Amino acid sequence: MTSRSVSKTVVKRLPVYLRILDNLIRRDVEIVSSRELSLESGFSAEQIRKDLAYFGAFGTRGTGYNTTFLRDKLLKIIGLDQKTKIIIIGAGHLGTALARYNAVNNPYVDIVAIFDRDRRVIGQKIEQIRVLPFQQAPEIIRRYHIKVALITVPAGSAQQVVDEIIKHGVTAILNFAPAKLHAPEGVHIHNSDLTIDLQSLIYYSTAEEERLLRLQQETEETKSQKMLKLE
Amino acid sequence: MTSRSVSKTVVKRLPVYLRILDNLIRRDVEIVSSRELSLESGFSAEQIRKDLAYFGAFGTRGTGYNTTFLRDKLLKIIGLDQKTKIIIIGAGHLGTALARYNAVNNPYVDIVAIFDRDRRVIGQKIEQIRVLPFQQAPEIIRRYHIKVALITVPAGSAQQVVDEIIKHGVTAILNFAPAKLHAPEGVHIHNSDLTIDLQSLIYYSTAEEERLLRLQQETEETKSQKMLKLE
DNA sequence: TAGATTGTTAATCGATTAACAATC
DNA sequence: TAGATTGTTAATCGATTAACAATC
Repeated sequence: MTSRSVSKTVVKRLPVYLRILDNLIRRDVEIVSSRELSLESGFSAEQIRKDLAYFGAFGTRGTGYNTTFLRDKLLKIIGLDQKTKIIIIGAGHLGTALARYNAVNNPYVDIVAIFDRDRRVIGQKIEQIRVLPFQQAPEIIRRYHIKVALITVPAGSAQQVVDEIIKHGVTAILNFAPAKLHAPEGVHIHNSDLTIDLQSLIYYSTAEEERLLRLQQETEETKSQKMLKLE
Repeated sequence: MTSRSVSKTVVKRLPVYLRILDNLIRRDVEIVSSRELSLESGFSAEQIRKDLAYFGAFGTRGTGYNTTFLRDKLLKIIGLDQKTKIIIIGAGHLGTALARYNAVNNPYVDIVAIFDRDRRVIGQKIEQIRVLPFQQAPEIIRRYHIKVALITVPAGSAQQVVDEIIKHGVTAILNFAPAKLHAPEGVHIHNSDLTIDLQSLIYYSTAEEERLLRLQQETEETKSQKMLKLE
């Protein structure tokens, strides 16, 4: 039953279940078992049942889950049963790509505006969405009760942007800037750092033996360097 | 000491340490303690020391870590001590944004080519990088010994693309397509799903009480629907 | 030497998996 | 009813934190 606060790892899996259900419904599948959801998602059937159990009992023993029923429940759980108004800050390549992608493919969000400081992009429209000067962000946030923002500005200005938008009511931020951002209690910042993803991927592209070899290489010379630096 | 295989959670933190060290070195800071790294990264000092200990003993007791020494070690550990050749598959908005961003800001990778199936983009150049027809991918992968690929194609064609590039030697994939991809043992697929990130963020923008209210709402009507569907 | 901070082992915490009773 | 699958508790596993000896 309902639970005290559910862990982040659980919350990150919910949208995965949602997507699978959307696909099943599109294919007119009406019932799905946790085992089938497991095959589609890669998460274990036990884990899926446990995740769902945090929010209620949505299945039928012996049968499985009704796809549309569970989908609707997940929409309510995640908060997608009504369109979420969001803003994007930073109209560079990534901000523009995110705006275009979500405007076209994401029926659950409504991008109210994109903000930038560069005069050359202000006034443009990206898929019908206005590019506005960043000074107008406070006003728009308040007028539309914006709670969610995507940040695609350079690392250097990200903290400043975050401070400003939080002041006016934003409580959830998806940060694409390669920087650790600080925010008061109750504001959620999720970092999506493509550079870090890419670098940790590169780790796996290097074979273990090669890594060890490299690490042992040069140890002597860098060690003497280190000594120099320390004193 | 060196360890058997290090967990994913550890590997994901290494690039964070690297970035902090890069910043410190730029500011001419020569020594850093695990406590200072903790403040910059948000990870605990104990965790940082433990993470590094998987690969060796890089610090000096009583003093801390030499920034350039540790940075160089991390470069070797991650595999960034020589430029990694990568390819991007999909020259849409996201693929283009990623290409531009990394070409300009990421000194550790070398984007050899971008592939697409759309004739209108083939032949173009994005920041000096060629956009080539996807059929040429196998040849390029083999010629340049490409191990790492970024995939920004639509969900429907992602699996097909993955199967093809794996055949020719790619072992690490950063997948931006909203789909679960299957790959044989030894091939690493990391999913960066912006829709899922955004949806789990939206979860946190909704207050707990509101969520419970929504979940209880309509329970009766949808319950009868469910019954109908089941029989 | 005294103070500081690493490297590492032991204790705790949380998340996943196994198991099974409930029940359709 | 028999077979199937959920919901949930108990057992296991892994990751984080605490503690401290080693040592600069």
